[in-house]
Amino acid sequence: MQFALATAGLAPLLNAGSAPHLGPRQEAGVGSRRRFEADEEIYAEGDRAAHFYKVVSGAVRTYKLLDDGRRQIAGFHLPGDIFGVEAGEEHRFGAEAVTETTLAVHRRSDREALARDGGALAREVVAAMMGALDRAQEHMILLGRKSAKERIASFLLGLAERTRSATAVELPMSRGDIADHLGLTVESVSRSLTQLERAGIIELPTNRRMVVLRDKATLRRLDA
Amino acid sequence: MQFALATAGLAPLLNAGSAPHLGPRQEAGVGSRRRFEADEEIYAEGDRAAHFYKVVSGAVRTYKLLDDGRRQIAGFHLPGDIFGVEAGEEHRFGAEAVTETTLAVHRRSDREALARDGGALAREVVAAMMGALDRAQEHMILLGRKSAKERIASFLLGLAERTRSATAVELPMSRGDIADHLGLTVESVSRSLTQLERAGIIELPTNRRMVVLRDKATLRRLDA
DNA sequence: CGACTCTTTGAACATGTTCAACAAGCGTGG
DNA sequence: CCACGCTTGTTGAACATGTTCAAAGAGTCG
Repeated sequence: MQFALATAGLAPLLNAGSAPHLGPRQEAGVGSRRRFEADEEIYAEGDRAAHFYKVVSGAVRTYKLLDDGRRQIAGFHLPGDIFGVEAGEEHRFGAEAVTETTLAVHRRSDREALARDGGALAREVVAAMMGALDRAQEHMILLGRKSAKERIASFLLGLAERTRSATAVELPMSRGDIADHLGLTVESVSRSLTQLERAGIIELPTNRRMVVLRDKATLRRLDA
Repeated sequence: MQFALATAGLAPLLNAGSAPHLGPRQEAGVGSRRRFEADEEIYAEGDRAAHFYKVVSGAVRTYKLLDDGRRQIAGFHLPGDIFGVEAGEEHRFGAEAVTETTLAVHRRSDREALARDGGALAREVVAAMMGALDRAQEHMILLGRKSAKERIASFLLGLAERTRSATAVELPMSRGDIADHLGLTVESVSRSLTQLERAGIIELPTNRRMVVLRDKATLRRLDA
């Protein structure tokens, strides 16, 4: 729904410009599959942006590093998400597989794939970029103005929503990844989670890559 | 240049989808002018996104508020910048004039204006969105990982670059606006500026809405 | 089982915030 | 033109949140 709206609203802006200038027929497919193991690099910051990707299974992080090693993870990409679409010629962020991951790889210039099914993929790509902008701006509020506990609450609720999981949320990423996404340290992430558990709001099974949201209402209240 | 690249790179993705479906001829113009006084609201968060805007003169801030009044300013828009383009049906952020400001207002659905000059405006709009994404993601690093002094250094350098001003940068916005953009408090902004001045890196004329960048090299080094 | 990594916990510390007061512009009006 | 009052900006001191440093516990995989 949101997807449809986004595309519909944007279409007049995007299409008034230049007419599609289709090149010769090229080999396409629905995008070749490629598998990456955990922590494997998909592309580096500054690489030529020859492809974009859709997550089939697994999880991906896009990030940027400062010279002294500080890292900011711009976002996590879960199955169904598209990432790696760039405005310019090169990737502005690096991308790595968080866990073992399968991607559908699309050549950026593959017009045939983009036009298939009335441009379903193209619309999906545009929607992905719009969504990325929305999420980036929403994340700015989190990073600029929210407390550690609020950040964690936001993060857990967002993840639950994205994975459509009622209460049990799987965390593909480490505490360190979460910290670098939320602008915190590992210790702060761990402490905040522990506090939420002590308050009975969440549950942390022995498998630490899982969280059970016991009390979403309170969690939502915690998220400013 | 960057503009051309951005548009060129994106075109294949954007145009493969649906053909432009031009409606009846409509009154267009290059966008009607509208004047706003300082702190006047241009649109509120949640308003229907019927128009988008280009700054002719002055400055605009786009922002979002949390329930308890905390504010995050997503960005400042200076002459030449386009803002207010949305993926969905409504504005996700509010917009206010920072100083007395003149805007060119474009009806979102005005295909004629968008197509004029071979779609120059349409390309500009797309580039604007791409640029917004870039800046939003870059800002995430600042908010997530940089210290107060680094944030101020980044901010001053960025402003100098955007206004193409060699050394003297005008600050249309208050310390409070800067704080809410950089995820700090007014006091921290003021202190950081004072420190930079004491270190001889910048100069703060008695007119506090001005900054002279005395030592850009050091400033760049301070910005991580 | 043992070595490794990841996570948690504790204690000292630091950066930036909060609270408070003062200073400095600026605009208004006498 | 100056006085007044308001807004904006600066400075100081106490404080708090989250960080840093250190170590121990837990899970995993060879």
